[in-house]
Amino acid sequence: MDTNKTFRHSRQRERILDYVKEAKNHPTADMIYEKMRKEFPSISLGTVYRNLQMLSSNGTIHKITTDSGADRFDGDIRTHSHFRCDECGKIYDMEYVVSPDFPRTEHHITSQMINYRGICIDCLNETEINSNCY
Amino acid sequence: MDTNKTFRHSRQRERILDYVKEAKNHPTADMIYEKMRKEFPSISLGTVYRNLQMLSSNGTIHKITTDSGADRFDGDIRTHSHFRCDECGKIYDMEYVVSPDFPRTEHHITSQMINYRGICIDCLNETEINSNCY
DNA sequence: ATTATTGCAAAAGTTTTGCATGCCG
DNA sequence: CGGCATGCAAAACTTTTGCAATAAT
Repeated sequence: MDTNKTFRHSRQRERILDYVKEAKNHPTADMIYEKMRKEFPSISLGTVYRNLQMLSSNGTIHKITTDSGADRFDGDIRTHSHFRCDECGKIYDMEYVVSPDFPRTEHHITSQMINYRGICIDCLNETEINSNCY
Repeated sequence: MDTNKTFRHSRQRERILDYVKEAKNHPTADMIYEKMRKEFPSISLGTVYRNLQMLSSNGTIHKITTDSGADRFDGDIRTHSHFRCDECGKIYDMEYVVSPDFPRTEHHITSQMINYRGICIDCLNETEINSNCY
């Protein structure tokens, strides 16, 4: 097969990658777009999506698919888990705790992902405050 | 609070639930819609979405959010894992293998989900056939 | 009778894509 | 130059929603 394609450098992609790597909040494509507009006022959303697509499909960053709304991106590609709050939707990084056992299967497993859900500490505190109001 | 709402029976919802329960292929909303049209020629996609939303938010079925494309629905709510093929996108049920350890966290974890990814047996076989063609 | 549910259609939100232009190697 | 990447805009796709009509209790 000869589908090789040489990748060129682009300032936009470089900065998108920088930002995803340094961001702590697992930003959506749109959040990244808004951030990039400050540096490249004429950057297009399409460019952001194309670069995020490229970066995540070659494993440089991770795409996090959530239950609701837009996908999020994570520059931390070390193995870790995510916790998603069912109340506010925020995503937190979690320590990776897993047994080394893989299920018996005929498929070829290349990666494993553990996701937790529940109520985050902030929402827990808010609920407490509200129930004290009675 | 008095946000109680009595649920009424509807033939559409009943059949949607039946189908999701019996389907083996984790269908998308659109697949379910197409199936239902055979029974209810004038059913609307909105009705399908509304019922899937209701059924999954009260835990009768599960919504599976995948990396690409539309959400899928699973009528099997017993604890199990999913394997998603990176080649063809198919989703397979997997045995649930997990250590009982939860990560130490300040958040309140209510559920845990393990997802595997890789290449499924069918795609593995196809690749083999193709490489034999040389 | 009351009101949850439906069908229809429009809208909202996210992501992809065609095309001419610009830029990297 | 050759062709990858961009900006722009339109389109594709998934999901939600407003509203009047219908149907369940």
